[in-house]
Amino acid sequence: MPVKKYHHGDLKNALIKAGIEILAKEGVHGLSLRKVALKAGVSHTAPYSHFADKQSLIAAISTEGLRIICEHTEEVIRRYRGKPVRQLIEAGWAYIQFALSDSAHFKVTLSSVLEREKDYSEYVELSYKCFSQLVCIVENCQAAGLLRPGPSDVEAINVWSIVHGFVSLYLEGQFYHTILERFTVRDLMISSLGHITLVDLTPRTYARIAASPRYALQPVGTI
Amino acid sequence: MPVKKYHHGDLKNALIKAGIEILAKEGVHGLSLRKVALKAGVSHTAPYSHFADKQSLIAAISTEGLRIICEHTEEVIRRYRGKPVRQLIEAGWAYIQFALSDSAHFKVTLSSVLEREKDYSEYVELSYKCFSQLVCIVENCQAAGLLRPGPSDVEAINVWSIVHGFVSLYLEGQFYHTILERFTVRDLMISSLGHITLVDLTPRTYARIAASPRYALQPVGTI
DNA sequence: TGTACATCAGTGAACGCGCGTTCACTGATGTAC
DNA sequence: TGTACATCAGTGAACGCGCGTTCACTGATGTAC
Repeated sequence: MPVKKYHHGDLKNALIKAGIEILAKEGVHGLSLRKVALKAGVSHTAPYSHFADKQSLIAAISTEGLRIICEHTEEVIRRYRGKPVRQLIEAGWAYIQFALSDSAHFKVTLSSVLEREKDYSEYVELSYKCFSQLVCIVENCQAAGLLRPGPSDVEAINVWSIVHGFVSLYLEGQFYHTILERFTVRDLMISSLGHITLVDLTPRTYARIAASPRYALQPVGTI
Repeated sequence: MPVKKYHHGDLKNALIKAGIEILAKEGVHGLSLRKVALKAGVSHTAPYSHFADKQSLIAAISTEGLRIICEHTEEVIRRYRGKPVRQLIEAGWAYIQFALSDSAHFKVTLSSVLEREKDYSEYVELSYKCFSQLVCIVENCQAAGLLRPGPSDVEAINVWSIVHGFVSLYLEGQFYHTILERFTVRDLMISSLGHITLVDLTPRTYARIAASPRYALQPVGTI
């Protein structure tokens, strides 16, 4: 156990880590500079030696979120080389898993908690890199004839919209229990992405969903 | 011009309206009970005669947001009766227009600013009604053979995910200028929904998009 | 190797701010008789 | 029609809170000589 020293040694990273932990425990609203400093074991003004203001810390936390997404995607691309639709599905799944396991961190990273994001070059670069990875997967799929042709950046937006919208609505509690009782989140995601691909590479999953009856919704107005 | 009276007459609705206006001007962060009361021209404690606490006012504002979405969708369903894919596209477009024209109100309505939403029955009922409207459109499309068969509630989730994800990413500034320079938001949305439908009812729009070259992205890592 | 000094990470007191909420109250309204 | 009274919408002072940020400072570190 290290003795507490006047100089921390790696306070900047410790503050980012503390911030992510606070997000996990208390959500976006619980994130304050003072709590972050307390959690890192320093006085509440110490962060100002490493960050100009609160937004700068948020920028660092967001950048770390993008880094996580980037690394997961890179790993997926490497592991499923030559299987472009699988890359698409697993990259989407990695995105969703990050969102579900660390939802407040995900929200900070992608829901404009960070203002003036253009001012933070590392954030901008990583966000560009993430998008390029997705474009790359999309182009692989198109080259194999498994995805609609067309400008790959537009198709990448479409893929991203589906996965992002899906997990956002899920996190916001907009999915009815009648759906979640019948299907796993992964099956639902694959069903979504099934709209995008030109061939069905997951016939069993989709057959399972297609065969299931719709849960009887009550008529509107009689609730 | 009405003389200022001790009793307001319709303060509850005036507060909701004031809240929506503050959202439009100052965003989600600017919304406070005190500002809402000030804007409505009453003392800062007057809201407590009509709302138990801040969350209750937020619930009322969110409910109003759902009502707007519901009414727009109803109008679209009525106007395009017998043209199910058109219903799908225009309902999506109405959703996006609300999100773009009143983005903070949209965020409050659909991004879990409201906690414990299940406690507010009117919110729950309207959110159920909105979803049922979408399911209804989806079933019309399926019946006409224009949408993949399968449980209509699952397909409704897929449609909603695409439109919601699309507009969320747009609002969060995640679309690159290289895309927005080439296409209108409406064309991009139609391109997204084009993945969902089994026939292309908007050949001209899609042809316009498909014919456009991808803007040359710089290779990852050389930015 | 030792000393002087610049650098700067971290401290702790203090600031002003806007906020949600409470409380005892006041003034208008409407209804029972 | 007039009077007494209950109701309750709206008031204004006050509360405590956590927050971001500033400032003059202190203590450790490393480097030039």
